[in-house]
Amino acid sequence: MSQFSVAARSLPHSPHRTDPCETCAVHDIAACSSLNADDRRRLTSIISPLRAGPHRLIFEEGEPADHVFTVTDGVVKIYKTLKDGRRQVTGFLFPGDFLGLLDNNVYAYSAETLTPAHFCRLPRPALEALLDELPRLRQRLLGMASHEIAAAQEQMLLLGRKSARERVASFLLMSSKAALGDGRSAKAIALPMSRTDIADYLGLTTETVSRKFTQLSSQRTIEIPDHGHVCVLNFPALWRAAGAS
Amino acid sequence: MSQFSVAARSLPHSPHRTDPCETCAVHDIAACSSLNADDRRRLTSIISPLRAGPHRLIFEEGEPADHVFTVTDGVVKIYKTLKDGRRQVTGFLFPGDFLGLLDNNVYAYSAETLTPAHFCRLPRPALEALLDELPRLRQRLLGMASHEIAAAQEQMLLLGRKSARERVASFLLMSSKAALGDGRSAKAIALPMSRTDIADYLGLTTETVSRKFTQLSSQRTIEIPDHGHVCVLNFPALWRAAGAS
DNA sequence: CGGGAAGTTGAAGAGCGTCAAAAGTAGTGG
DNA sequence: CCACTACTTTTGACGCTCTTCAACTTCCCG
Repeated sequence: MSQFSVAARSLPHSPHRTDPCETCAVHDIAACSSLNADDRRRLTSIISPLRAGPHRLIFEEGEPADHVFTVTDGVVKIYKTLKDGRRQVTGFLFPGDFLGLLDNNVYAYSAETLTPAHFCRLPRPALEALLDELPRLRQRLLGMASHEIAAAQEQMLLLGRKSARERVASFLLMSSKAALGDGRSAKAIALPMSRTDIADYLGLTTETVSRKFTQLSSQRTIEIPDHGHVCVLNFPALWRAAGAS
Repeated sequence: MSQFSVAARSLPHSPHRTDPCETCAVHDIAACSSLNADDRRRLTSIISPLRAGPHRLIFEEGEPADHVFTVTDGVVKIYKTLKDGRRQVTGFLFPGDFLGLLDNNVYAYSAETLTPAHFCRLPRPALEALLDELPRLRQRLLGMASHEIAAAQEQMLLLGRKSARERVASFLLMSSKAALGDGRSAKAIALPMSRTDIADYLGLTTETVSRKFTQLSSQRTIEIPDHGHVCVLNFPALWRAAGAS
């Protein structure tokens, strides 16, 4: 329900392996894992791996969308901007998440790596062809899209109706859930994104985010060992602060 | 791109006709319109029409989602609420729009009619079965979901980063586009929803919405003949007020 | 180390929310 | 047809949350 990214997450990601398809969103859908050797070879001939350092633009809002991507390693943010530079981060993407699902022929948002990242890249025409041949792939994508819509609506509730304190607490709970999905403790939250990114995700300013972090910390609800990590000390208090739906 | 509802819109709606399938979202996808007599009869035996007066709850967030719906006539709002009553309208749905697309077995939002409305109702198991048999139906739904995600992200940008004035102007432009889709003039906007609904959609209060309406009106950007209608007098000014992306 | 970016803290101000009341609108029944 | 009532919308005054602007501190990476 309240998933972390606005883009579709395929699965709690497992540690990266050698075969690029192993961590690919396409992997765990039977349509792909059940491919015969021929189809599999054909697929690997179509996809191309993409590696990018941290803070690299993968594609930009408005440019022709000729590829779709799956994150296989690293963390990515997707965002939209207004002419004057105001920015809204619409999601943080983790391994297994899918980018490029959109309705016409241009990207609806920009995508930028936060950490060094690996992608599985697929030309859009190839995806279309693949979808026609592999009904289970389309089924899977529809499920992911459906899940993403629910997450987007949850985010709208946050942006439209929650206070700064509630937004930050909700964000920490989402991050905590993501940590659980990665097999780590829910208490230890890794935050690979900057305070500015968090602010742009929550519709706040960095100053406000910082103040609310400090506030939660001084109330001993959380602890902040360093800028990239948060420990939850008191989950019930954090739930209350988030104003659970 | 900036579509009006967060749910998927299938087509600009045409005046309602006698055959319920004519205005159904399922109608205009070849998969359905190309059905043979047998399949068609089977479909009509599965779907059931639903009529509801104005301001009726169709389903509520959290309850078991045993049906999906298509709006065939009227206007519907979908929304999420917090425990204390704060509400976020996530979309206004018009004929052709689809409700009930979600990831697990409960509705992710509530749905309520604004006007008297007609629905085409389909049990979820039946939908699943149908999707397996009609690949083009799934293709169509994926396209609708994809479009909906783009709209949701646009709304996040509005909620997270736009001023009250920009939100109201953006809302009027969306409504204007919807009017065009209905074959009416872009200048004459019908607003079947209350100021409270608009406020809950824009993350504002009714007072603020009212003030911004008045402001735009006194600047001769719009005219407000009555509570349910708005005329655009100056589109360039409205675009500027919306702070075009 | 040292310089620059990122994050935190403080003070002041703006925009929107809240509360309250008036005006307008719609529905009902005499 | 009008009057009465209840609700929605508008308008006004005030207060609060979050933003803005600025200074200071911490972190990071050469």
